[in-house]
Amino acid sequence: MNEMIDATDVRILQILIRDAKRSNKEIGEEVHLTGQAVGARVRKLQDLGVIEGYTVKWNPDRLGLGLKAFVTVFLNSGDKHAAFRAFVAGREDIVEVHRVSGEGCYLMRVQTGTTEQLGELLEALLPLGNYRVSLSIGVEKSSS
Amino acid sequence: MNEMIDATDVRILQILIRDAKRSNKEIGEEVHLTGQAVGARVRKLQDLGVIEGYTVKWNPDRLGLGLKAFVTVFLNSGDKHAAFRAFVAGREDIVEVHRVSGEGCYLMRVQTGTTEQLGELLEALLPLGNYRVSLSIGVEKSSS
DNA sequence: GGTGAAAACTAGTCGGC
DNA sequence: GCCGACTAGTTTTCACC
Repeated sequence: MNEMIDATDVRILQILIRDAKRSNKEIGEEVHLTGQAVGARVRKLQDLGVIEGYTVKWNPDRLGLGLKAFVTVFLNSGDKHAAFRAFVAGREDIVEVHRVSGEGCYLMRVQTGTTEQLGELLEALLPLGNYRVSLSIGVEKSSS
Repeated sequence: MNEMIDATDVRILQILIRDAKRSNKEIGEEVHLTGQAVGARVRKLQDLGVIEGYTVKWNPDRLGLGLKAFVTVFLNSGDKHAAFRAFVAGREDIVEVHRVSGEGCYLMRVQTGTTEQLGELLEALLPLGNYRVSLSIGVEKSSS
């Protein structure tokens, strides 16, 4: 059950990352396999935890969520970590949170509709610590 | 052809973000519609550009790409932007690049296998400008 | 581990409401 | 704008190599 991942598996994964709607048969033609062989490998990748799930790439701008920002968080004290995690779990506008070493304690990716909403988020964050905001004014590259 | 997006469309989108492999029929049961009505709405969302494509969520750790970092880039001079864009376009380990206001010129999300590879990336970046690295040591939240 | 053929399910298209 | 029936394509499961 502990199988290795060969180059073909990686190729299949890369194809699926680019477009998960491709059929197994179509992928099979590209990697010189039949559709059901590709299906078996995809299932293996899922069982191994390499593939965690399937999602859609969506455009936040078209839904009035055009504001993207990176917020570096500096917590006031060490006992604020639990409160911070509860805070981010309850907010839909916080898309991604990383515990980081370097600048600050956490770095989170935020997605809101207006600057007012971003301001409200930052204000709610203040009791926990300080922050530094980098507002995205253009995406050069995204999820290669 | 210029249609509005109602609450049902958003619900369908949220379901697809969580799991794009759900069938239209299954989604229809959740939003009280038939499968083909869901399919029509999904097609509408694609035509409107809200849904840009389908991808897989994959686990970099399982492929020996466990190092995640955020690099804030401070370009040396204004004429380095073109060179920087060419630089990031050619590197697979740079996953995401944002033009930002605030700290630095660009903020990019990097994904490498080892610290040596990260060091090599940063060294290659040096001719273009300075940088500040925040190494991710744990993901609290990811792509809600 | 991969291939081949049959079964179950799915999405897309048609007319009708 | 949505529903029901039909068709085409897909994934899945089986035995076999």
